[in-house]
Amino acid sequence: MKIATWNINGIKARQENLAQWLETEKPDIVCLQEIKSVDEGFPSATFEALGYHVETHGQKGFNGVALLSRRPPEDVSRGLPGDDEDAQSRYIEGVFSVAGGVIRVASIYLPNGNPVDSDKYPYKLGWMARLREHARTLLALEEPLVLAGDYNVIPRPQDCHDPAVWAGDALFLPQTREAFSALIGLGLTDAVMAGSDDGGQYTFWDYQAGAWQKNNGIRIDHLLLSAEATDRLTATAIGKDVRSWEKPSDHVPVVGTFEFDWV
DNA sequence: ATGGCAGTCTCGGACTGA
Repeated sequence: MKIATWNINGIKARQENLAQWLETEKPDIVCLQEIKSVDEGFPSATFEALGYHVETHGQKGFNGVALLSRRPPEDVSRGLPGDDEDAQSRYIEGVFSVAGGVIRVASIYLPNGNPVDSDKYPYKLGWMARLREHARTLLALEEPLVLAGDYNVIPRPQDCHDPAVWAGDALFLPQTREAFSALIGLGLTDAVMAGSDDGGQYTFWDYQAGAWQKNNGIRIDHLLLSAEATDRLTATAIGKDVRSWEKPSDHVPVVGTFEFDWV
């Protein structure tokens, strides 16, 4: 079973792109971020025609997350717990029946946090604290768990082309990286790191300044796994080739392959 | 050396992102 995450940067602008990728990659569950659409505006029919069930948690204009899956989830929850005042659509979680039990998968669009001297950075750190609390609750279930998404966190210096450029950025500040470490420290495994801890395994290249051509990228899209999921992980891949397609997203997919089967 | 993008909502340009 393949479980993927992809910040699609606008589902309406990326419909053809995503459909083509689904047909070639054939993932079983896809976590999308930045759909930039309300639920009613999501072009579900396109993906249903390809055999996917669609669950969305949208918002007008920006943010928004979704789950595409070969089989419908048994249960879906929308929004990250811990703050009823938070109106931004950045979290959707589904529980899927698989042979021998269930697998729980969340699509996460963690706040960017820039500029650092605005209220956006405290919002990011608060959101990360809430995510850690929720992850703690989910890990206590002792289930296969995949927390997949655009974390807007560069975990290590070797996860960007030029650390000096990112030194003061919300994606790389010590507090940001410490919060990410604390999340991992609950007992999660970074799927890409489980395969190889090499630097330069980028998942995002800016549209500006020829970043793709210069390989000026960053690794910010992550699959974080519970032990029960890590035990079944057989491979992790970054779908770098889609960045060179026509009208690409600035992010590329990260795909984990697991020894799970649909019921 | 410098500046360089793109999507949404909506039809001009503000807002957002990383």
